[in-house]
Amino acid sequence: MTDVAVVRLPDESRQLEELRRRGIPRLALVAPHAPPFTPVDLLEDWVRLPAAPADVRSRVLALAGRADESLERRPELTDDRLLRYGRWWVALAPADARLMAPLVDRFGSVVGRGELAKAGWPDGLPSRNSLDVQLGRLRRRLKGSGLTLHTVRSRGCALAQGN
Amino acid sequence: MTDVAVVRLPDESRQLEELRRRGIPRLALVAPHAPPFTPVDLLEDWVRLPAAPADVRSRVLALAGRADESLERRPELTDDRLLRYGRWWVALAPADARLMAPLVDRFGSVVGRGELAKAGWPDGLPSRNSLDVQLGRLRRRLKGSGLTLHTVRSRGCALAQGN
DNA sequence: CCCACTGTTTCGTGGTCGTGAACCGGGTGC
DNA sequence: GCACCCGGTTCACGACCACGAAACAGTGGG
Repeated sequence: MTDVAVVRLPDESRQLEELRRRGIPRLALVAPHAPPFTPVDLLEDWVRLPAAPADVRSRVLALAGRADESLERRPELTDDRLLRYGRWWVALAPADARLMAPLVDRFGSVVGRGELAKAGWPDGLPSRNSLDVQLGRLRRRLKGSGLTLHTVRSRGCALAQGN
Repeated sequence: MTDVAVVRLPDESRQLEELRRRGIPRLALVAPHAPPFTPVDLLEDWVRLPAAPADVRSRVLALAGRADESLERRPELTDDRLLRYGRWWVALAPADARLMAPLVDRFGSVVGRGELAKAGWPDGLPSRNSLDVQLGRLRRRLKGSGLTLHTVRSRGCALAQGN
């Protein structure tokens, strides 16, 4: 089961930022006289101190459960070139859609550059680095989606969840 | 904004059941010595008593926000050419209504230009780009509705929520 | 008669995609 | 330690084309 981070506020707000950036589920323990907390997403919760250990444990478990659910989300690419991921979506350009197809198909694992080239340009790459350029453009499109296109040096690319 | 119900546990667990059944967002105020609470869905939260009013208010607001987000509204097009979306509405011109029909029908996914043309002008397009012009007028009518007519280049259009 | 509706044209703009080049970090051989 | 290269990233440019907006005109209903 996914780990949940616990931070004390307002002391550890730096760490909170970091956890948010990395998409890790987190529980804030808010000091007695600090202002109420406002979660920024569904992977965040808070309790007012002092809190019973059982209460904290309960919230941590709830967060872990939520995180596991959200991990099961998979992107989907329709033949109208709509890429959906949760409630987020974009319309992909034709080239981007062809490239994205095998990546979505094998979501979370590595797709070789050769295979990507084949998918994007069935009759040969037009130029030496057109694949890289196109991958760059694809990456830009995924901004704010919760999806990331990771590169595995000399192996290929992998589409995965994360920012 | 959506209303949030507040119940006291364990006293009012009957009411809690009812609220869950009806899908209303709810905050449980849990008595000091009652066991920790486990939310059953995302429209549920809890706080241990005694709790500061500000804390309760903060959680109620968070729940209301979540409820609004998760609210999935669909537009509706009546026979007398009224397009409704939530509490917003417009009267559409005949041509706009014919165009809008398939878009509303397949809300959130792409409708091909061919299909749109067929819907708007059953016996052939009067001119090369009259479809584009009409789509433009339609867009203008949707201003401020919370609906947007997105174009998927060389595929068609998709009606979706957003501004 | 006026005004909403709709067809038509023209022109602008913004997305798409190939291409060349600069850049950069890590690894390798000397 | 140093130069070098390899794999990858990013930029800017330009051609092409689908689409969008504005402006104008004809028409028909209230």
